[in-house]
Amino acid sequence: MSTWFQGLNPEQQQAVAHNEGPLLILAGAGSGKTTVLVSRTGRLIAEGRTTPERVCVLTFTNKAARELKHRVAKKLGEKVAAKVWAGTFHGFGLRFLKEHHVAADLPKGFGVIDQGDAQAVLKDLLRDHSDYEKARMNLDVLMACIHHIRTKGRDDSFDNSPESAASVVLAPKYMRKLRGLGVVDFEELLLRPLQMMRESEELRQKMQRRFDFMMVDEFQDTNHTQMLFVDELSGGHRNLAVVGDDDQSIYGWRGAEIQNILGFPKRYKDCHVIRLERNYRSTSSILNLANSIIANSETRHDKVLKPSLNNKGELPELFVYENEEAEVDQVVREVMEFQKKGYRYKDIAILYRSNSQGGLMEGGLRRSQVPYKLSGGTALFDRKEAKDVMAFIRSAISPNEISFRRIINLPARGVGDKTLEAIEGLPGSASFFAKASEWAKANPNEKASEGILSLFEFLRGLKAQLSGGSPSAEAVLDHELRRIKYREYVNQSYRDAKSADSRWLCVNIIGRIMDGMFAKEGRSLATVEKFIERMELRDSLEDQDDPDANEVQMMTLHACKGLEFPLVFLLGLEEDLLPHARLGQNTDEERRLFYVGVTRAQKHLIMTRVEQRKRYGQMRPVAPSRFLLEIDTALIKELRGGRPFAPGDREAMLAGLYQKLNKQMGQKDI
DNA sequence: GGCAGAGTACTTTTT
DNA sequence: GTACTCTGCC
Repeated sequence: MSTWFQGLNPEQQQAVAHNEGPLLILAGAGSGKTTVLVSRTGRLIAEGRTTPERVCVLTFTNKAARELKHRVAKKLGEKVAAKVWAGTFHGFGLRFLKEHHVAADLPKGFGVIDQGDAQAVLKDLLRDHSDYEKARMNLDVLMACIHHIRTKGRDDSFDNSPESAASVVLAPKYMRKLRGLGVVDFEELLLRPLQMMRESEELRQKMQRRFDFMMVDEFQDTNHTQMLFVDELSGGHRNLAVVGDDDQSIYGWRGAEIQNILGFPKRYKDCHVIRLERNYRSTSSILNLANSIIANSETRHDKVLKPSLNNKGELPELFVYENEEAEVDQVVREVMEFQKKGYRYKDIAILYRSNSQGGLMEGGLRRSQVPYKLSGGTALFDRKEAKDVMAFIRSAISPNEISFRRIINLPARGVGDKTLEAIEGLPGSASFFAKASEWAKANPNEKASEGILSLFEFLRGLKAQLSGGSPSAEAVLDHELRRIKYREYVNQSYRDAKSADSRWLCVNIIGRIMDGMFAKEGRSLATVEKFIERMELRDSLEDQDDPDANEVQMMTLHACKGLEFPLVFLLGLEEDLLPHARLGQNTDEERRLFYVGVTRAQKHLIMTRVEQRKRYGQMRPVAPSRFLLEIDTALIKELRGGRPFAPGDREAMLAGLYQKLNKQMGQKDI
């Protein structure tokens, strides 16, 4: 038996051994799916069934793609691994469009805009329709309707909502607008290639011949377009292996269609189905609870997690507290107790449904000086300062209208609405950037002209210094942006110097990321271009968490997917929180969220709920989560008001408290 | 361009 | 009850 099968169970071996034809791998939580993906990739190459560049593995996150490449590299070497196409769906789409930008009718250095920019474009469009503007539509809903039209057309899911109606009119306008701006949004990154493959038989065949084997990770999270995209790419050979777990589908609200994985055997009738049910992560007590939770899910592929560790472990605990303050205090206390018992802080995760819960918890940990890391909140890319800096860099290297408009008057250089209108009004089909230059030269006496010309000069200098000079990119950005008084602008935007400083840090971080790329790939214009590309796909390259940091991990249930921790706290198991009050009828997805949280725990799971929680400024009684009522009560141990003190502990604690009080009193007296 | 007051949302956020 | 965004006015 070859090395690729070593240490694998029979089902994993089957999956790794699979050659031609469609394959569905139902990989339960902690069942070693990445190992299977890596080994199958390695085996196909090592056995000479294909060459590395003819294998394509699609993932959802940049991190997952990196991890996969890293593990393939360990087995086959860096050189071979680098040739495998492992990347995100969007990364694939971007590369496709770059290669075919002429056929795609896009400018050579077209940009990719994120959700925020896309929404701004839409909002701008809305201004031309005063009747729509008045209707006070929800932009998220409107954008979702537009996506729906772009991907599936107008179907019976359309109702009488103002958003539905408006989207019919706005969808074509929105797409035309993006074309005019010389950018694509994330959706278009996949839609346009799909359209192109469908319209050109030549292109389709070319793409279908490009790979011998395709694999898709986290298949339960694919959306409609991604399914069609994969269909199209693997249409020639049908060597398509998808890996996923329908029980961990938690992104339905973002367009993920669980039907893609549920219906895969129907879509690919001859597909081979392999279930990876052996769990290598958790104790059997935790798995029993997990199985009991998910068994209540309506639509799913039947499977159970079977324990492999010969360890029953302790029964998961459920603490019931009076209110959220008690919850915070007691969880902090538990964390410290477990730390004393030998858990490191980084072995402990605190999970919750919504970010606000994390904020609450954060206060408690800080008061007790427990080191922690809070993930989530606003990403670097969504910070205004980060977007500004990226707009400066893009405008210096290959400007598009969105990036240039963002900075044309930043910081203020006298370019107001009037000037912008004048620039727009210039005849011809030149880009906005070119027109701005034209206008500035034609109106030398205007104050705005001076501003625009100095901006051009700044951008030219920035381009030269970033792609060539010797000072680090961090130093160049810092210095140059101070020179044009962007630093002053940031200072003025915030009340205190401290928050301005922390915002300025975004500027420096971006510089550091660029320097990191220079170190790896050499300093050149091409590297700067690649840097922009990566940043636009939100690949910061710096999300590899510091493995040495000994900090309690705090994150939402969505963010914890794919991770594991010896000790997990799962907070707020209450109606209206989990399941969340604002869920539609999709209880199943909320239940899966609960399931995802539970299956993160390796050794010990502690759940909490409270009887009163503050909502909208009022203390309100809250009911236990319906999911707690569904499960067999014998699977958990319920404790009211926190863990009872062990003998002797109470005395020790009281003594400590008195000591502290005495000390404080003493200080006051002096 | 900057400020103040009104209005509104208080779920999650792989790209 | 609060924090953030938008609008309108100076």
